[in-house]
Amino acid sequence: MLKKLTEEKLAELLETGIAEFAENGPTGANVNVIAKKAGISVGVLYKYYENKEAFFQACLNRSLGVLESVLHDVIEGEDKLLVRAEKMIRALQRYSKENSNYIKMYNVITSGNGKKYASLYAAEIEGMTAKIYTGFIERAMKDGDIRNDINPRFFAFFFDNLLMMLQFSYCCDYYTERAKVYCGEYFQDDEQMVSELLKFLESAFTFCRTEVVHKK
Amino acid sequence: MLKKLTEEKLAELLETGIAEFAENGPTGANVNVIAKKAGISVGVLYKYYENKEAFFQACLNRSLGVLESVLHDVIEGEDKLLVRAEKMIRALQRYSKENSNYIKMYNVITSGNGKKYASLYAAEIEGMTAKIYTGFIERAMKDGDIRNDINPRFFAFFFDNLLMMLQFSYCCDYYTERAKVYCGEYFQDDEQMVSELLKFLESAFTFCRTEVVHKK
Amino acid sequence: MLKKLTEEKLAELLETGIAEFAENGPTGANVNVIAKKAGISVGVLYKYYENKEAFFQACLNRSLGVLESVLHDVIEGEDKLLVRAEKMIRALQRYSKENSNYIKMYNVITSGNGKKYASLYAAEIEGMTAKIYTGFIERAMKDGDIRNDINPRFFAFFFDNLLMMLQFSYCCDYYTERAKVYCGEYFQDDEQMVSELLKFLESAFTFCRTEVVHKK
Amino acid sequence: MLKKLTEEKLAELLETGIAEFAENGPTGANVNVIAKKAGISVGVLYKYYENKEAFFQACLNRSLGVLESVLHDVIEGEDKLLVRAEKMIRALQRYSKENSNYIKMYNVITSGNGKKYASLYAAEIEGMTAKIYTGFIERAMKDGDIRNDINPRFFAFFFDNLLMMLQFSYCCDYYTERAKVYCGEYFQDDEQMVSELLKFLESAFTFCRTEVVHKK
DNA sequence: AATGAATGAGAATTCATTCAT
DNA sequence: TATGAATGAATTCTCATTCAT
Repeated sequence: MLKKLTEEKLAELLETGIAEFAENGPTGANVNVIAKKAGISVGVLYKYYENKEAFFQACLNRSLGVLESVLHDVIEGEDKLLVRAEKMIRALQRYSKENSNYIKMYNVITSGNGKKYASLYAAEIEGMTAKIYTGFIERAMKDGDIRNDINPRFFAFFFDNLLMMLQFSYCCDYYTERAKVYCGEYFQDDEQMVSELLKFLESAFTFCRTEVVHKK
Repeated sequence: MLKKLTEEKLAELLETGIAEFAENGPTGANVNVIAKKAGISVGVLYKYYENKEAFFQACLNRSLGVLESVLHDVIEGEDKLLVRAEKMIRALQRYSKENSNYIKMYNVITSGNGKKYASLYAAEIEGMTAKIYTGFIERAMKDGDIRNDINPRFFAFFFDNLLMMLQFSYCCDYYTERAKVYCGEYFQDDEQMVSELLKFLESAFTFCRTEVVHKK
Repeated sequence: MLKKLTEEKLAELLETGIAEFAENGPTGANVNVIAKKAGISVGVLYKYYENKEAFFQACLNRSLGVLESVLHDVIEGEDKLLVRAEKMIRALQRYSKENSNYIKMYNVITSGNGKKYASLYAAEIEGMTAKIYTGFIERAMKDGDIRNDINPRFFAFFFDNLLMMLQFSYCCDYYTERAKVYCGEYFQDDEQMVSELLKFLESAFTFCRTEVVHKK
Repeated sequence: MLKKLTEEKLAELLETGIAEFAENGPTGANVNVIAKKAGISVGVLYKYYENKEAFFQACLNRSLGVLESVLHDVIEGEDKLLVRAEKMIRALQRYSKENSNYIKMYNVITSGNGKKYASLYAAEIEGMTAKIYTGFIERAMKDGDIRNDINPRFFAFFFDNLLMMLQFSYCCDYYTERAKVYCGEYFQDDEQMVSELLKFLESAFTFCRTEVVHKK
């Protein structure tokens, strides 16, 4: 047909790529299949991207870009830690339903295939959130909102670990199955997830020894 | 005599397979390379395993078997929740150093590649721990050791999420990089990790509203 | 106006084609690259030439045309054989420095790629020179200028062989290396080449048995 | 069929490769076609040779190896220059009929495709003959067998040029056509070629100025 | 008429699987 | 029974050619 590739076509190619890479991994996905599914020829794909690897990274970047922009919307503002946490959980729930492929792509780089993506992406992707979360916690500590006997970096790490696992649980097949094993049908209940996770987090950040509670 | 050789050789084959699959993923790993590294012929590999997929699953099963046996050692006994948690964290730290490939294999199935392993393994692998953890928590709730306003299944889920992320952080390239981004050099400090994570968990499981603490 | 541009552009296109074909051969050269280097679109190339093959032949024809015109300048006139030979050698030395691509193109058709060009070009290209050289020699024989016990066609053949090899030695990578292996640094010395080759030719065409010389 | 590749099969593969490369050049030849024609799978070809380039060089080396061994047979011995020349011409005539592909391969590297083979092979291939021929001529000069006012390296160069062109004329399509243009039907007459070329060479190597002859 | 992005057949290369020895 | 060379389908990537703009 020889129609010029529109911006949308190019976006569609990336989305198709993301879907295929998310499903089959960087090695398992097939460039010809992606092109065909996207309704273009392999040739154009190779006109825009030097090789499979470069195309994979383009898909990755798109995914991470979207992820980041979503994160930004939530992360901004001056809410208290738990308010923010709640907002993040809800955003993530809303977001995961449709855009699970982006999160799957993120999951792809966290797994197996060599240190390649570890060194390339970890600092870039995690750096910002790590700083922001740590900052939150430090401030909250100063403000007396949360306990002050902790290392904010570690707590930021645990906090993000929980959110990351939640994301994957909503999006990635294995994690979803696993979540169902743990939570059963309740896993579908978004409200319950919010409330339970918030309870967990609130407590975790609160200073109180067990005795105190019992004394009560 | 041949039997004997084969038994050892078979173990070596599986270990080599695990190493290669852990490094390159199910699609990226090369059967011929694995056989050569293991010092056997491809032919014999195909005598024992119908195809690459079957061999991969054998490697997976071996990995998960080892993981499970380690878990068992720690999970048994009648300790209180946090004591048990501490034991688990320490076991996992010890264990991760040498046997990272088993955990990488676990990580492999949690990522991308189709629903295949999700449906095959999730229930099997996670079922036991889910039940045990949930049981722990329910008992602790009854005993008054921890707060009683929570859903034990969700809390077991969060608890395992944190342990799972810790495992991956110790073993898988991307997660390691990420952990360093969050915790910096302190990530290497096993004692600090134990203490901070225990603080996090202890609090999380403890009932106390922020106000209470402040009133104090 | 467009016509004018096209005429220049066309020449540039052919020259670019010649350079690329000379460097990479008919199969190795890339039509898209040629068009880009020539500053035109592939489309226009295909407007003028049915396909790569036709374009290659156009480049070839241009090359051979230039070669022929150079030859004409030298071949004309009524000089004696060796005077003519000297003029030819010098012309060829002068000419080879800048226009090596034309000679490389000539070399391209003499090599490997099928009988295609053999049948197409040999008679056309070589016919004229063969006739002229043979005529020279026949006349010189009649005039008593050179020995008369030879077959003029064979001697014309040997004569042209030597000139052809000299051309290639000045222009084509392999032949140049080879000439250096034989002549060392002296290969660069144009005067020595002229004088030695003329000695060789003069003798070759001269009737004298070895004995005569020795008697002397 | 999965039959082990015999030595002969491997030789056949190389011969097929030589035929295809000789016909289509390094870029034009098709590895899959070569394998099929040789009656093996592409797989084995790539087991034995890293890539097309390596396989091409193997074909080249085989060709040059054969060429060299033929040369050796003739070059040895203590004959006088022209006796040796005659032997060489005859060997070359005999040899060219069947083994034209080896010479075509030689021709392939002398043409077009970049300096790659020029730098790789020229010194190696031409070095030996250059030294031997030059040595011959120097000795003949000392012995008073040939004129002593020449540069032996240049004369060795011209001598080899003539032999090389003869080879190509017997084997390579274009050169054959060209030879026919020059010599007509007589080109087929091996005896005449020997006698005319020897006359040419004998004279060329003999000292006698034109005047001498005329004085007569 | 000119452009150059798009096309897709075709070529190089890999690797899961087979089977003669 | 074990071997590992051989197989060839499948995959990545190229580039001559087309045709919408």
